[in-house]
Amino acid sequence: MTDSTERLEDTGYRLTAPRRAVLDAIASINRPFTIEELSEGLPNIGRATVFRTVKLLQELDIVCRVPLEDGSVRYERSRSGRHHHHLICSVCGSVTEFSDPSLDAAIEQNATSASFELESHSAELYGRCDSCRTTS
Amino acid sequence: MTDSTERLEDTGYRLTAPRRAVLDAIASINRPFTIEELSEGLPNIGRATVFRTVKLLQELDIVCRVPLEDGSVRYERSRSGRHHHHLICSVCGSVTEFSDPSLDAAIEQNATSASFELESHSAELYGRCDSCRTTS
DNA sequence: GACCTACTTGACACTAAATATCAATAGAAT
DNA sequence: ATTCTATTGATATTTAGTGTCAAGTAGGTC
Ligand SMILES: [Zn+2]
Ligand SMILES: [Zn+2]
Ligand SMILES: [Zn+2]
Ligand SMILES: [Zn+2]
Repeated sequence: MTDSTERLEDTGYRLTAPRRAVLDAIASINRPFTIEELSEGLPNIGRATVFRTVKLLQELDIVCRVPLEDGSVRYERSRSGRHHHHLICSVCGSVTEFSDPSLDAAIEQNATSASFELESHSAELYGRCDSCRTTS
Repeated sequence: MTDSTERLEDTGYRLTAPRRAVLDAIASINRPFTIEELSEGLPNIGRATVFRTVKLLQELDIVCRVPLEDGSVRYERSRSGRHHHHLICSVCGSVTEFSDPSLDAAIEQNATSASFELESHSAELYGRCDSCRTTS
C-alpha cells in the first residue's frame, strides 16, 4: 500500500483521499473482486471514482484484470507487480499468479513465425486448484 | 456453411430459418464482428436470437470469441474449428488463428508444477500484423 | 399431407459493466 | 493564502448480454 501510494506520486498522479480509500479497500480484500463489490465497501466514494481508480491502478500494474472463463471479469491486487499469467480455479475462484520465461518465449516464437510484431499478450489457465482438487 | 449446418443437425439442434440466416451472415463477413453489427445486417431476425445463435455456434466451435486488449469482445468464424490461439492486430483489427503444441505444452507444464488440474486455457497475442507493420 | 410436441423465436423488459458530462471540490506548488 | 488544474460525485447514458413467455415452426409419426 505504501509502495502503491509512492507509485502513484512518482507517476504524477495526485494522492487523494478517495484513492487512498480505494487502495486500502483493495489491500484488505484477499480475493478477486468485482468493482461492484469494491464499491459496496466504499459507500462514501462515488462509483465512477472507484472505476476510474481501478483503471488507473491497472495501468500502474498494482491491480490486474482477471478474465473468467464465462466472460465476466474480476480484479486482483498483483502480487508481483510484473508481467505474469493466472491460474484461475473454477471451484473456489482463487487466482494464482505465475510467470514463465519459456512460456513467453513460445509466444514470442509464434509471433515471429507469423511476422507479427508482438506488443503484449495474455494467457489464462482455467481448472481446479490443488486444494479444490484434493478436497472433492 | 454446409459443414456448419451438418454440425448443427448432428448435435440435435434444429436447422431453422433464423439459424441459417445467421450462419449465412457470418459466412459473408470476412472480419471479426460484434453481435450488434451482425444483428444490424439481419433486421428480420430478433436480437436475442442472434445472441443465442452465436453462443450456440461458439459451443460447436464454428465461431470463436476474440477478447480484445481493451476488454471489448469480437467474434469470428473459426477457420480450423479446433483449439487455437489468436494474433490480433491493433491497427487493422485482423485476427489470425494459430496453434502450437509446444505452447500448449508449456501451459500444461505450468499447471502441473502448481498441482493445478487444467481444464482449459486461453492465449491471445496483441500487436501489429505483417502488412500493418510493413505499411506504416 | 396432417398432426403433434418439444424446441425455438421475437418482442420486451431487465441486468451488469462501464463511460460521458460537468459543476463543484480539493491536492500541491508557489 | 492563493491559484491552478486534476479530480470527484451525481447522474445520465451506453454497451453487452440475459430472462420471460406467448406464439411459431422443425421434424418425426401416422
Ligand atoms: Zn494477475
Ligand atoms: Zn507472458
Ligand atoms: Zn479463433
Ligand atoms: Zn492452447
